[in-house]
Amino acid sequence: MNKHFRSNCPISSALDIIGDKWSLLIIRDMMFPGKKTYSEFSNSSEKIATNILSSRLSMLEELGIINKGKEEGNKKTNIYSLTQKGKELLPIILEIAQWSDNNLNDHLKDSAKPFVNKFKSNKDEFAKNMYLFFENRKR
Amino acid sequence: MNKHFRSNCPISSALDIIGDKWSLLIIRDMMFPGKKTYSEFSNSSEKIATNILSSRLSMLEELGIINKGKEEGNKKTNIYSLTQKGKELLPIILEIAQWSDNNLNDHLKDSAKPFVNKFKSNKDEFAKNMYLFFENRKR
DNA sequence: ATTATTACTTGCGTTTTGAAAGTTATTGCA
DNA sequence: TGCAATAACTTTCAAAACGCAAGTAATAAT
Repeated sequence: MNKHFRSNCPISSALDIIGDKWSLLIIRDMMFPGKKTYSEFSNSSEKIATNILSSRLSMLEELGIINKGKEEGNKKTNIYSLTQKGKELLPIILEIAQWSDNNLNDHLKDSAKPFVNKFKSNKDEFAKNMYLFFENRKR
Repeated sequence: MNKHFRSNCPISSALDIIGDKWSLLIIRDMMFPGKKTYSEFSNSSEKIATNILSSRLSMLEELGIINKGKEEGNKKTNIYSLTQKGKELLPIILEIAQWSDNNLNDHLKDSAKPFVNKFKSNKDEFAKNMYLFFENRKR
């Protein structure tokens, strides 16, 4: 149990990594709108500060949740992508979305509803399809 | 969309509430070992500072995730309990535990493994049984 | 009556966050 | 070829949150 982790509890240890207000939002943006560059993350509707974005991206990379690379022919733009470890955060994010849909209903946008309802109706299949979608998304 | 929330995204809004290193740990302690008093929370293996604990408990109460009450015959000890909204955080916590079990395996304690495996084998039934357990836990 | 317990609150130094501006290296365009 | 725009940061600095230690008030136990 190294210095990152408060205890050897699975829940506590996960929260040591993703237990903040920004990490899962970056991952959400990678999963659903398929964002992959610094400036795309920077333009999220939650307006993350650039220094925080920068530190979160390095942290997530260091922890093996995302990869950082380039596309050939472009030396400027960094391409961030989810590792397997990162992709497996999907069920957590989906359960969070469902909880919000059930419990914070008053102020949420409606456009997420069909999405959440589909997830509710068959969670396993929905997740499986999302994983396929991740694989087939054009780069 | 009031001042608490950065956007009207379900995931972002949930993280505005539970997106920190402590809230879900308090809720974990209420769910699994069935903790219900200030001093019990204070003794968790992650050693939360008393001022943080105090502020999280009021925040969670204000947000309708926990209730604060007394038991008859004891004017000293406050009893905290999960509301329905709070209990429904269970699936999120279970998915977090599963993710850790799959991805942080190296440093976790083994005692959680049978628990996580049981969840993996049939998530819906496992969650349903946990909800029943919450109801029947002696006070 | 005294001590212990419970649930805090306060003070204060440290760390993290957040807004804004600045920097460096490409890249697109005239 | 030169210049503006873009991408990805880094720096600065004030404000907020955190975390440790100590203190307090009410109740309960001895």
